[in-house]
Amino acid sequence: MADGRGTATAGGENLLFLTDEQLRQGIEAMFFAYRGFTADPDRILSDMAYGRAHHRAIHFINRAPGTTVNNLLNILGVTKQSLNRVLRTLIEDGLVESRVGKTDKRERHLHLTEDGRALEGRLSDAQRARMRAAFRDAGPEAVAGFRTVLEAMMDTEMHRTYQRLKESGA
Amino acid sequence: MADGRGTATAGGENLLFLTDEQLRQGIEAMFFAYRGFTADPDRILSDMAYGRAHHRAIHFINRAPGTTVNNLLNILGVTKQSLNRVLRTLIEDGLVESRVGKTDKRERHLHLTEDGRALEGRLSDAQRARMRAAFRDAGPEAVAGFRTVLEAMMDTEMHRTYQRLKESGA
DNA sequence: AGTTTAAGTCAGCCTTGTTGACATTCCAAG
DNA sequence: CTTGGAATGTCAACAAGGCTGACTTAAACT
Repeated sequence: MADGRGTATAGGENLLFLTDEQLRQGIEAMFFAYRGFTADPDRILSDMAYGRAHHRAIHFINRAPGTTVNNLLNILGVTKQSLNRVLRTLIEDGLVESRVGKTDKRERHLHLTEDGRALEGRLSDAQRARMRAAFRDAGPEAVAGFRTVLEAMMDTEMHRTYQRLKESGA
Repeated sequence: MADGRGTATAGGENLLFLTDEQLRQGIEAMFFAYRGFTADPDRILSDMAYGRAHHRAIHFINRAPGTTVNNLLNILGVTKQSLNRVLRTLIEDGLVESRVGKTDKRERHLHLTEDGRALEGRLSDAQRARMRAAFRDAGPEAVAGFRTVLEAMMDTEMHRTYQRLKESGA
């Protein structure tokens, strides 16, 4: 452990950017940036009886309308009991509609209602505004690098899920 | 809301990377990457009676040994009751030491003990290993872009805190 | 002397995660 | 046709880690 400063020039490559200190700074940047990333939606949600879990559910239902509960479970990576609690309140409050599957009636297909889309819009607008500002300030090359590093940070399973999502929304 | 696809070429610049779809993909990448980012430490901590909150406290005490409770409070952005619960268990378990301030005896200065540094090492090693792999895969230019975007995503207050941290660890 | 600040503590609440047990419904294979 | 398994939902209980509010102690500042 604590592999010192000497990670550089392993194999002739310039790996000076992989010093302990650089990595720790990356870790901290990730921590603070994620806080900024969630701050605006969190503020909106704190007024209602909702939290970040509701936001995530709403986001992915909006992205893939008609998705099944099981699919959502895999994307979000939580237990069905945890998701169900969130989903139930959203359905009760009329933001999400759960339709019994046509071919497979065990499945429930999830859709946002008019009200659900309205809330999704508010949350999404806030989050995209911050993302847009950050992207604009940083410039296209930085954004490309940002995406590359983030994708490298996911494990293969997660990465596949992300790629599928990207293609479906393209 | 839903400003369509036409965000491009505003003012002659190439702003094609600011379409709704690109922004949504950035949001999703951030969501998945943060999961990857915390996965390894979470796994280590789940074996003990600790969680992510303990990790954060340990991380920042290690980064700024002798820091005060108040300072830590500002960095972490939680209430003192919340931090205190975490800090108390860490002190009880002998991972963190709380020393009364010399000039101002109201203050408590926080340090990691031998055991505390050992746990910090385990957590940090795991997290840095993933960060290192991601950085290596992505390359130096991508890493620079990654950092630029993350910093732009913080608000000014957070950004100042982060810059102070970076300087102290340089 | 009085006020403010740093830290800690108690009590209670909420969200969101977890396990485990169990019911229902329905498809599909034997 | 029956039975096994998959998808979904539900109940109960619990823990982590946020939060607010009220309050104490000690030290420092004015």
